[in-house]
Amino acid sequence: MPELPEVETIIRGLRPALLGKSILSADLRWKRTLAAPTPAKFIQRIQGQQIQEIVRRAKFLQFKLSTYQLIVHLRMSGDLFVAQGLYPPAIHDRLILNLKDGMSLVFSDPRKFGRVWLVDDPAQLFQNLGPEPLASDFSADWLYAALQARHRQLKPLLLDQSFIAGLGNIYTDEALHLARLHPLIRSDLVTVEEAGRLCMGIRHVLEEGIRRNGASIDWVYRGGDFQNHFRVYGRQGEDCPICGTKIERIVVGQRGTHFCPCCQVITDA
DNA sequence: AGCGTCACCCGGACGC
DNA sequence: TGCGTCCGGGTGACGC
Repeated sequence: MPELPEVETIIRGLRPALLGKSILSADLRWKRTLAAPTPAKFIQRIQGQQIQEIVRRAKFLQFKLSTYQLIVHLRMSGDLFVAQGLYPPAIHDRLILNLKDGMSLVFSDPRKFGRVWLVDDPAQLFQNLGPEPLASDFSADWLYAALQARHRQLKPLLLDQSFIAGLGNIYTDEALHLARLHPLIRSDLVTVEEAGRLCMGIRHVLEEGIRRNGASIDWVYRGGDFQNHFRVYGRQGEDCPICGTKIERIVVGQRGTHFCPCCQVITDA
């Protein structure tokens, strides 16, 4: 499941192959993948658009074209790759953009959760996103104040994209373990010192994920190896790398949550 | 406001 | 082997 580091890694790979390339035609193979506009308008508008820049906002990929912007969210199982030469569509391909010079940009998505938009301006799509955890305005001071202003369980709050934009299930569990914070602690009970640890933990796991080219789990993204360095995610029953206590798995807000019951103690509730 | 639940999906794991 | 069932997970909608 592509989270922030995986999206960053995918963009890094796409950029050198795609910048400056023109889009000749689009093959929309699963209609619901396209969130906006209508298929007819999409096909017509994307023709002739040149890819000028590719950036990331939260977990969205943002392709800046001549006139429009192509926005892609990979959700659970989406993948985006470039194929050279004649490309035979595969079973899970949802959208294929045929480029100049015989290249194709393929959006593949077995579970059909991923979405694509072609818009004039993505501001509306991005309007509810919180700060980027790797940006300079994401500081311990900001985080402490933001946690104080809410009265929610820590983990669901961190997963809320309007609170911080880009954290997913894996990196949240990893960051909480690094910060030695229980996933169910109430956000307004987190101390200044703990908020500082959490800020560092979030940055650290994201940067480590990016450095390792993301994680390849659930067969989706290929190439990274961060999955071999998880401290708690998916390791229930195994020893905590810090204290040796068995990692536990609970369900929080419908999501598998992994933590060390010794390092991450809940003092208040 | 915050929480719980469901819907969207389907490959893979698991049980029989 | 093969079939049926359940799970997981990001996000948005909805109800309490």
